[in-house]
Amino acid sequence: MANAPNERTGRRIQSVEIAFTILDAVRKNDRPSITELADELGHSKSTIYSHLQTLESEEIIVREDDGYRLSLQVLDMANDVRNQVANYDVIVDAVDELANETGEIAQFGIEEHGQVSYLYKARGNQAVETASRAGGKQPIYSTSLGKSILAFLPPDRQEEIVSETTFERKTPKTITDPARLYTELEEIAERGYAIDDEENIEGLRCVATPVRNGTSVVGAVSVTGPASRITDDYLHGELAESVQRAANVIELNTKFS
Amino acid sequence: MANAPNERTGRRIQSVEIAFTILDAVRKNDRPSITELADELGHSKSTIYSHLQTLESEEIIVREDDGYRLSLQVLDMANDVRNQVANYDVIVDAVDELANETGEIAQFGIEEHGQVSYLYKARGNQAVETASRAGGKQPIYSTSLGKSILAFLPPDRQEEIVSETTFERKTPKTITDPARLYTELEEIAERGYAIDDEENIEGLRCVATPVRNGTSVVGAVSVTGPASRITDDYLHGELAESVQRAANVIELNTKFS
DNA sequence: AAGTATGTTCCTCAGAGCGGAACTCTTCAC
DNA sequence: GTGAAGAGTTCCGCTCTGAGGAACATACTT
Repeated sequence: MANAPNERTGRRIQSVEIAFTILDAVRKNDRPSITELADELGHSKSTIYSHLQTLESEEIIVREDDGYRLSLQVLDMANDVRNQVANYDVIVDAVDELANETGEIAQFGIEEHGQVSYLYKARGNQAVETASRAGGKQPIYSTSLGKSILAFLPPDRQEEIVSETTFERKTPKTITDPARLYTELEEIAERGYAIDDEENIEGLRCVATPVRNGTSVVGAVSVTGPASRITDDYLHGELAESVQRAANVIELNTKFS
Repeated sequence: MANAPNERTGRRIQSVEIAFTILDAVRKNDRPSITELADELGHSKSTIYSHLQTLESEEIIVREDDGYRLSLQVLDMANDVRNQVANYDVIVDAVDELANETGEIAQFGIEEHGQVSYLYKARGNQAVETASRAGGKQPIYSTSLGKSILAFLPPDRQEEIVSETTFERKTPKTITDPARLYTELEEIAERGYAIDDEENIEGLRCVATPVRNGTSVVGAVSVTGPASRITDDYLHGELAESVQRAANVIELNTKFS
């Protein structure tokens, strides 16, 4: 809708693309019917029909009286994902602990397709409400998680991501200039942690540190709180330390393959 | 592997089936490579290649240095599923409460493709360990959840499911005879709750009641515990009541569309 | 420097998959 | 109770997609 991602090389398989378009529509519309989907997606009823049949026989969707919906197999897949990405239990423990310790929101995220995806989110007892949730995505350049990951990625990958990114201003403070981003990434690499000073959401500041496996970055941990509580001193002092400690705990407790 | 499900009517779309076969392999193998997948699935490298390209551009899988894995978008889908199926928050609250109250495992499940799928599981403070988890599936005839749902399904749907089911003996007490199942379903319909007396896993007994929306069944709640603690009196008395209370809470707090 | 593994591209032909239209079956209006 | 409207399902034919083989590129091994 907003971005035209990688056109890349290699052939796309049309029917598979159609299938996922349908899946997406089933996700977003509430129990759509065949005709509904055919209209919305601009395909013939017969096309949609065979696709739905296929998806149902794959047990990825379920047909009910009032329309199609996703099946719980997706939850099963979600379990697998959590453990493929990282040692999920270790991350949950560390992030929970960080949230309790600070009272704020603590999160773990990784880079995917040039964006940050959240793997886990925990809320401390005075945490503000935010829309982010596990599985959600945010720009890499406007979040502390994103920048901290980016800063420690190999240069070629770093450039690849930046070059494929279209910068959108999310707040007055959002970085929208690649050059500006690169200089900040250098700072981050030196300092060891990244901050987000109301660059993604107004009123919110974050600190994040990368979680590494040897030299490569696997993800990052962050704390998010209201600008009113997160003063400069606190952010660069105690909070940065807490976040780094959490990242260390994850690194140590994770047995990377 | 064990069962040949519905051959049904309607055309299947081959390339979509291949795509999901690949997805499945990506789930189960640890970061497989293209060649690995080509060998395992018996397709040419070029076929696998274009499929992986497609799946990656759909952002459903991610390519990393050491192979492909599922993307966190799956977690996002999981969020959608939870709320499509039912009012997830209401269920979580009620099931947690039930687990605390009894100290055992409490679960909520629904029927999908003739089986029981778990939507949510909570563990009380003396709960035994079981392999079941959200997204997992179990036979409908050997679980209290399954039987309680089945008992309240419309007769035609009930028969459809039973006729498509192949009964496998899971313990000495498992029901493997349709006739036997039907008579038990009648009992359940009268009594209002179903039990599983070590029919699915030896040493475990369960009680379950359906959760209904008007006349139609949306799912069921259950409690599972070791046979040693779950005596006949307790099971048919206090425990059955607790489970029914939980089901009621869910029914009342859920605003069905 | 040759050898082995991978990922990538090219090409071709069979047949898969899309759309259109016909056919059921149910639901509603009156 | 009858007709119309809408849903889902089936059928069919033509086009062009997608599967596979093989050649090419690239990265590691030894």
